[in-house]
Amino acid sequence: MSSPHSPNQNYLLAALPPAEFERLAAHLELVPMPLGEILYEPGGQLQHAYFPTTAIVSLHYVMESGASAETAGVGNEGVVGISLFMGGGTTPSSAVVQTAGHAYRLESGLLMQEFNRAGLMQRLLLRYTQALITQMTQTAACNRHHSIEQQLCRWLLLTLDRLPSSDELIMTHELVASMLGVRREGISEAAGKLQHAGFIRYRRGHITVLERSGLETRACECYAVVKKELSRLLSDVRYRQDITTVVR
Amino acid sequence: MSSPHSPNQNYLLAALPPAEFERLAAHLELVPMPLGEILYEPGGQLQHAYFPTTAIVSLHYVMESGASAETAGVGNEGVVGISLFMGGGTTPSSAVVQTAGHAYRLESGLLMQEFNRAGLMQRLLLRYTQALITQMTQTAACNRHHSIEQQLCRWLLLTLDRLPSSDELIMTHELVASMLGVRREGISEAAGKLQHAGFIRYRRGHITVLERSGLETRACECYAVVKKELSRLLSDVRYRQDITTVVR
DNA sequence: CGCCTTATGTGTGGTAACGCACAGAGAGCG
DNA sequence: CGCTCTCTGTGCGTTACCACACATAAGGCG
Repeated sequence: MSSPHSPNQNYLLAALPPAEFERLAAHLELVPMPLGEILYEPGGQLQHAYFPTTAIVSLHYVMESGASAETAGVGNEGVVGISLFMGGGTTPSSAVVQTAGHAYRLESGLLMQEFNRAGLMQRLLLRYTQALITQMTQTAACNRHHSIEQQLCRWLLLTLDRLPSSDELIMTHELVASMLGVRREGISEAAGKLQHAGFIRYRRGHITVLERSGLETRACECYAVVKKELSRLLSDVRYRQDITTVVR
Repeated sequence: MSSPHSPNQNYLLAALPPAEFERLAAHLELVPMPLGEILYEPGGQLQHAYFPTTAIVSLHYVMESGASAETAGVGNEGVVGISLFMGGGTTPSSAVVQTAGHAYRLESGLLMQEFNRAGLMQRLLLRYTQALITQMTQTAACNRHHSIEQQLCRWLLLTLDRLPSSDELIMTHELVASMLGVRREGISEAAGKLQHAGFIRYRRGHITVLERSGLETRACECYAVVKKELSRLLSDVRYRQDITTVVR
């Protein structure tokens, strides 16, 4: 995607009716999101909400021991900072940029103002939050019962779906491991199997998906559940401009 | 507690200002919640929201394989049926009564009507939902990294906190196991250790907590995080009548 | 080009939790 | 009171994943 940046690359922003969008447009600020940037840490007060366009953000929790686990990811289908409108303004978890790219950010006060107008924006944000809850629920169950390989497939697919139109992830095994909360070696081994099967190919810091359908057969049900729920919740949404589909 | 039932036994209902409470009071219906009753199943449309008083409800997900895992519990601090106001009206997970007791139920239409007035009820429900999200997040991380014994301690404490003033849970190992998504034997073993240490005592279907502090030292951080976040989110709530404390 | 950092491959041993199988013990019920 | 169902204790072997320890290789950078 070498196309110019536009807020419409984010599905939530793209779904706002003209009047609501106009109120916000002037305040949306395009910001680069470098890999590893921390959008918020436990206890820190949020200043902005982020609507990713090409970036992907990982919501995760870091334990006292230092171990961590992703609880959900946010891409161009959503927004980072739901605690602003849900209340509390902060959470015990963190948000870190997992794939570099861009996002539009909006000052927290303006977001809350718009939310409190109880218009479509509120409705959209709540629906999206419901989808996020499904993702977290599914992650909890998945962590309990599914193998590393299954989880890796799920995670690759979810990440792939959030990339504009590429099939290559800029990502080390180490990084994937910290997302799934497992050892790096575990990822290397699982990825090795997937590569052997011809579903992916990788080299130092790059993972290319060759055969989506292969990953889908090896992924656990969790991937499908999350995707289906997101598309169900946003099925009646209309977009101001043509955006191919909300969910692939 | 042989005291008569009252909606005030539920913290959300108790926190409504008189005007809002009056609008709903006539429509609140006290219902018994027998152990094992299913409040909703994946895909089923919700007809009511439930505000537990003495009952405890488990939100959990059942996998295709039949394995299951609890993602959060709801007691008198909350409400079952957030998807009504979040949107969608249903979820991929289920809600089952984990401890028998009572709840006040409210027809879904009335709940949504009250939510849409954007008064304190909306604010309360959203804050509670944020606390629920924290619980789910924590469960996801906990499932990944903590031992059965740690999780059992966490779970016992969370359940204990939701019981009016008892220290005995009516609960088989089997049931606890299905909540945590582990084998029954795993619970028997962990419970055996806790009994040996003198922290709990149990017999066929009953678990009595003897030494809370012991459980607290063996529990993972997850218990404290969830409790702290709930109390933080509801710290500025005022109750119509004297209710000792929101969070012990 | 060569160096050095960082990513990946591999091995060894340890352990928590699993699946299965069955014995024994409570507790409700006729 | 005795029966029977269900709950709990215990003992296998198995497995997935962990922790640690290196070897090797890739790729950026001077």
